[in-house]
Amino acid sequence: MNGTSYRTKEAVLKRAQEAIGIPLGEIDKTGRLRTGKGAVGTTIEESWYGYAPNSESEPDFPEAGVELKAAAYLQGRTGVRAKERLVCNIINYMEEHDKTFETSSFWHKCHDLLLLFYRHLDGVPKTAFTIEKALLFQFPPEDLAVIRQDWETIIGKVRTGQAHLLSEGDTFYLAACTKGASAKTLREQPFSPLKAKQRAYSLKASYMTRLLQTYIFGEAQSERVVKDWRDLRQKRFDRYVVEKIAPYTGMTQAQLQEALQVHSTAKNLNELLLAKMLGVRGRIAATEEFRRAQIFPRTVRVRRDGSIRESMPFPAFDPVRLSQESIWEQSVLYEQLAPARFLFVVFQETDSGDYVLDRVQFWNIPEADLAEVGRVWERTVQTLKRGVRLTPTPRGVGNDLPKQAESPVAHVRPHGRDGRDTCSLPDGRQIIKQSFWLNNTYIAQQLRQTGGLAR
DNA sequence: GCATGATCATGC
DNA sequence: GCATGATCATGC
Repeated sequence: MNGTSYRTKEAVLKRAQEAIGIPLGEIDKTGRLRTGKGAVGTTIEESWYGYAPNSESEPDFPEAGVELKAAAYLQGRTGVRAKERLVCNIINYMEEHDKTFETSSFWHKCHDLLLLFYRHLDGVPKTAFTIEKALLFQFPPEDLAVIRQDWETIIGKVRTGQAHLLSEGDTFYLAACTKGASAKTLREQPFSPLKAKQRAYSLKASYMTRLLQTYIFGEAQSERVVKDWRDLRQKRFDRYVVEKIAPYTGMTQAQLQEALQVHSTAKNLNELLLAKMLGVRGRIAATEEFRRAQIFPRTVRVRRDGSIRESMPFPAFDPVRLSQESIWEQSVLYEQLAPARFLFVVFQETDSGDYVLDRVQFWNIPEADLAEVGRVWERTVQTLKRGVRLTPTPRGVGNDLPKQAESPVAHVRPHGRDGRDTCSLPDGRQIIKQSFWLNNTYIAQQLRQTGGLAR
């Protein structure tokens, strides 16, 4: 029996609203809350709505056509954000490949969501949490257009026997995230003998953050890159961006400034130029699509020989927190990298030594390379736990955190403002703030392999 | 010439 | 004041 007393969306929502403010410990009648992940949603289904939890293909309330999801959010100094991605149903590669978006298991189950938001507080038991907001949610058409394209991207990989190459960053809002007892849970796929990681449809945490900020906390929406979403019926979002930039390829930075009437000496000049090319008034990274999809614009200067001078940094990490991480898939770095997409704005050096706009290119880290970053993360955690060896050198203070030579993909390097921009190591000593970086050689290789797509 | 350590400029 | 993205400087 699946929530049969609740036959309409309104009835389902009304019951949810009655739960607002009641500690989850009081709602829980079966001790379900003590179980692991997903316990909050299951507790409410079981003890509040009075039906057996199911992981079937139907929505939780079949007659009302609503799927119930509980989701945690965090409230920090910088505002509200989703604690994690919203995980939907597992992708059955064997069955999903011959469906359309309309007949897909995702759409069948999740076209209408009842989102129950609770605030997560570190160190507070779940029994003390309360549901604070209930929202009946349907995807707005401008988002649904992108989600439909995302679904096609995911299923396209299954159809070409590449389910084992799926990764969370392949798509914009709807992603295929790993799901299983461990990340090593594998499933069959229809067009390849290789087993693929078990994955589930999910809405990226970045998407959930904007959903919260917009529909729960009433923040204004940001500027959109795509002004008329109907353009996305025929054209993928990434293609839309690439085509907007195409007329400007071959121009130097100075020529672009002239053509676009951007008179600025700002260090983020290239981002300003990119915004003008896309017809965006503010910053690219601040647009609704870029925020929802966790897209980072990055300028890359490629030298004549195809090499790239600079590696690409991530935000500085907190060594104490990092040393306490234990599961790669739950680490801060994984959350920053796995779902992310990058928009590389590639400037190519010409024979005369000028740099001209060559192309823009979306990129996300392939699954195998993400695993390699995981190994660098692992070595970093181990080194921090053991105690970093600091050695004075003629050029500053050396350390034994993972170096570029140790991995083809990533390394650890200082990332401070100056010699006084330090942080504490687990043992209390101070060190210049450090970051993970993607190797310049790795970025160059990725651009060579995937380049030309956007031309 | 590159890897490594260091630092700059801007915006929030 | 600091995070962020971008870039510099030089010993090997």
